Amino acid sequence: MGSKERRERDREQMRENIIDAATTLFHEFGFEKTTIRRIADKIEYTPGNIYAYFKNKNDILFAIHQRGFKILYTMEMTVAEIPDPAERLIKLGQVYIQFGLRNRPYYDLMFIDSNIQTVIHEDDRWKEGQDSYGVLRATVAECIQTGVLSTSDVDSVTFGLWAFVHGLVSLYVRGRCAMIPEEYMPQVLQESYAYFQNAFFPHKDIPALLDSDAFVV
Amino acid sequence: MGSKERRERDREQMRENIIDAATTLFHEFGFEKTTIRRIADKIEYTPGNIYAYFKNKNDILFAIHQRGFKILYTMEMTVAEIPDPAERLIKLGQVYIQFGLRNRPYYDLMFIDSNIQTVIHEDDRWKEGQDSYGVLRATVAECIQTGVLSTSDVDSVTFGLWAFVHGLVSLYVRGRCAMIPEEYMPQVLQESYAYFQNAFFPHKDIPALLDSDAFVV
Amino acid sequence: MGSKERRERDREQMRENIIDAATTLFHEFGFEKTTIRRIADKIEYTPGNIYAYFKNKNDILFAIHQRGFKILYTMEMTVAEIPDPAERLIKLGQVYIQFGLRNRPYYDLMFIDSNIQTVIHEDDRWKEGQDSYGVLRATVAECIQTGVLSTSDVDSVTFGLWAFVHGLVSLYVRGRCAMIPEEYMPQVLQESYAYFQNAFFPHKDIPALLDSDAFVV
Amino acid sequence: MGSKERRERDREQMRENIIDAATTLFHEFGFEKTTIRRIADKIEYTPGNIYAYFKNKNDILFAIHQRGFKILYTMEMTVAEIPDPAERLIKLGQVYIQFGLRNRPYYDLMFIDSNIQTVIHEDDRWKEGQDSYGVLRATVAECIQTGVLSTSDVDSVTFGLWAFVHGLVSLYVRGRCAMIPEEYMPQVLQESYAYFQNAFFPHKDIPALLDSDAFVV
DNA sequence: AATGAATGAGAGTTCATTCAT
DNA sequence: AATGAATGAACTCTCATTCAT
Repeated sequence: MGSKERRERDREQMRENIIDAATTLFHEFGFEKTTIRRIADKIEYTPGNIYAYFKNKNDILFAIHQRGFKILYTMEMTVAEIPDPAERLIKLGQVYIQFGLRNRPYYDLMFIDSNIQTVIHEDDRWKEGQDSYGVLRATVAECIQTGVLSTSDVDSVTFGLWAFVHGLVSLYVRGRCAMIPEEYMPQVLQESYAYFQNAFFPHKDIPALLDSDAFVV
Repeated sequence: MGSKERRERDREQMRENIIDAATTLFHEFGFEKTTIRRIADKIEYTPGNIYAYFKNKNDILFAIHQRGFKILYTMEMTVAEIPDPAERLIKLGQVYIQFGLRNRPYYDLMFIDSNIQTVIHEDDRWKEGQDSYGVLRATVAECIQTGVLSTSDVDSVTFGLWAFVHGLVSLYVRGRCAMIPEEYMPQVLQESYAYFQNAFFPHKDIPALLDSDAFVV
Repeated sequence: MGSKERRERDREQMRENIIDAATTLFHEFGFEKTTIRRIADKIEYTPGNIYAYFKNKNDILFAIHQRGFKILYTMEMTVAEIPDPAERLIKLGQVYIQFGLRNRPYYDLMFIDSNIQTVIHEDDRWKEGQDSYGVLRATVAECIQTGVLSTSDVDSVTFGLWAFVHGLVSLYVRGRCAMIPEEYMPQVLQESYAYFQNAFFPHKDIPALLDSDAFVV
Repeated sequence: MGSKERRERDREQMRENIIDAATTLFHEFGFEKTTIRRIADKIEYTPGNIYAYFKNKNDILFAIHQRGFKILYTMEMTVAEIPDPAERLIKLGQVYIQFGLRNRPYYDLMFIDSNIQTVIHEDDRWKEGQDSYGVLRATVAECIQTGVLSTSDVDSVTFGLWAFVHGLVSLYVRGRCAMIPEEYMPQVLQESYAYFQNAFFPHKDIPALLDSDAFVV
C-alpha cells in the first residue's frame, strides 16, 4: 500500500507547517511570547493537535534549530568545491553572512538565542553545529598548509574569523546598528568585509567579490 | 538631619540590591522566565515591595541597561588618553572584550538581548550607546588620518572592528563555543585577537599585549 | 450530526451558568468585590475556563445587561396590545415595577449601577434601553392625543412617570426603606402606586388594579 | 490652655480634608477604585497617616455619609417654617432635588450606593435618615389633616413622593438620561415636577415655582 | 502627628498541556 | 488525526493596612 507512505508524507507535511509557522512567530515575538494557540491559529489547527506532532513547545524549537543547521550546511556545500582554499574561505564567509541575513529566524536560534540552551543539551547542539564549524576549520587549516595564512593555532584563527562574520550578522539582526542608516547597511557590510579580506590576504589578488549579493539584506 | 540622608542611601542601596539580583537572574534564566517573585525571594523581600522601587519589570531591565553602559564608558575612559591612535584602538578592543567577559549579564542586555527592544525606545538606546561607539569611531578616524589604517569609509571599518570583538564575546557569552574546551578559551581569544591585530597593523611594532588580562574570563 | 448541535447547546448552557452565577454575585457583593474565582467556584469550574466563554469580567457584565433588557422588553410586550392608552400606561408602570422587583440583580445593573458605565459605551446602552423608553413614550403621547393627559411636553411627563416607578423600585432594591417594615412594603408600593394613578387619571374610572401581583416582592 | 483646643481643631480640620478628598474621589472613580494612596496624595499626606484619623477606608465612607445627611437636614430646615403644609411640601421636594443635584457625591452615597450597605448597620443608617424622612412625613400628615391630600395611609404617599423626586435625581445622577439632551435636562426636570405638582394639588393655586433654581444642575 | 518602608493577600488573566470524544 | 473543553499553575501587579522611627 502506498497509503502508509502517504500518511507518512502527510505527517511530515504537517510537521513542516508547524515548524514554518513557529519559526516566523518565534522570530517576530520571541519564544516566550509565542503561544501554542497562536501557532495553531496560523496553520488553522487546534492547539491540542500540535501535541500529536511535537512533544512540547521546546520540541518545536529543537526542530527549527536542526532545520537551520541543515540549510546552512547545504549553503556551505555550494562553495566546498572551490579548489583555492583562500578563495574558498572568503566565499565561505560570504555564504555565512548571506545565510544569516536571509534566514534571520534560524540564525537567531542557532547562534544567538539563549532559550535554546535550556532546550538542547550542549552535546546535541555541538553535534549539530560541528559540521559547519568543521568545514570552516578545514579550510583555514588548508590555508595555513599552503602558507597563505600564517599561524600556529588553527582554532584561534577559525574562531576569530567566525566571530567576525557572526558579529556582522548578529549586530544587524539584533538591531544594534541604529547609528548607521538602514539603507546604507548593505554597503557597510560589504565594505567592512572587503577591508578585512584585504587585511588577511594582502598579497593575493583575489577579487574583492564586490559583485556578490551576500550582503543584500 | 543625617537621617534623611541615610534613608536616601538605604533607598539607593535597595535599588542596587534589586538590580543586582535581577541582573543575575535575567542572565541566568532570561527576562521572561525571571519572575518578580524570584527576584524578591533572592533579596528576601516581598514581591509587592519591588514596585516601590521600580515601576515594573521593564523598568528594572532599563536600569540594568543604563548601568551597563555607564560601566563600559568608564572602562573605555581608562585608555582614552593613550596618544598613539593605533595603540589606543587595540587597547579599546581589549577593554571591550574585558568588559563583555566580566559583565556578561550586562553585555547580554546591551548588545545581544532582544527583549530590550520592546522596553527601550530605539532613540534612547542609541543615545546610551553612542558615546561608546563614538569613542571607537573617533579612534578609527584618527588612525586613518595618520595613515596607519587606509580606508575610504570610517564607518565600515569601525563597524567591522566592533563586529569582530562583539563576535568573540557574544559567541562565548551565549555558549556557542562548545567545540573549544572551556579552559582553552582565554588563550584562543587572546591569540585570535593578536592575529587580527597583526593583520591590521602589520608594519607597526605594537606589542602583542600578551600580558593583558583582558581575556581572562 | 447532532453532536455538533449538542456541543453548541452545551456551550450556550455554560454561558448561561456563568451569567447566572455572576448575576447573583454581582448583585450580592457588587461588581468589584465579585472575583472571577468566586464565580468559577460557584459553578464548580476553573477560573481560567471562564475566559473560554467570556473575554473578560466586563464582558460578563455586558451579557447580563443585555439579558436584562431582553426580559424587560418581553414583559412590556405583554401589555402592548391594550387598546386604551391610559390603561396601557398604568399597566406598563406595573409591569416595570414587577420587572424590577423580580429581577433585582438585572434592574440594578440596568438602571442603578455605575460600573456599567465604564464597561458599556453610552451609545450601546442607550440603544439597549431605547425600546423600553420608546414604548413608554409612545403610550404617553397617545394619552396626550386622546386628551386624557394634558401637557405640552411629552418627554417631561414620560420622564416623570419613569422617575416615579424607578424611585419606588430603586429605593427598595437598594435597601433604603428601613423605615417601613419589610412585610408592609408590598402594600405601601401598591397604595402608593394607586394614589399616583388616581392623581393622574382622576376622571377616568380605571380599576385600581388592586388584584395585580406586580407589587409582591 | 487653648493649645489643647487648637489641637482639637487641627484634628477636626484634617478629618475634613480627608473627607473632602475622599468624597470627590469616591464619586468620580467609585469606592473600590479609589485607593487610600490617592486620597492621601490629594491632600499631600502619607497613606499611613490617614489611619491616624480614620479606622479604615469604610470609616471614611461612613463619615461622608453622615455629613451628607447633615447637609440635607440643614437644607430642609430652610423651608420648615412655611406655614402652608402644601406649599411646604412642594418646596421640600424642590429642596431635595436641589440637594441631590448639587451634592451628587453625597446623594450617591446616601440614597444610591450599595457599598455603604456593608459598611453601615441598617439601624445606624435609618437613624441618620429618619430625620429627613420624618420632616417629609410630618408635612404629608399635615396635608392630610388639612384635607389638601386625601389618603388613608401616610406612609404610602410619603414614600411615593420621595420615590418620585429620588427617581428624578438618581436617573440623572447615574447617567440614565441619554435620550434627553443634556442641556434640555433642567427644563425637563422642572416641567416634570410642575406637572406632578399640579396633579397632586389641582385645586390649590400654589405658584408653580417656575422661578426656582432647584433644577439648575 | 507623620513618615516611608514593608507586608500579605489576592486580583484578573494567560497558557502549556491533557483528555474525552 | 483532530477537536474543544478543561485544568492548574503561574504570572504581573495592586492595595489596605501595619509598624518602626
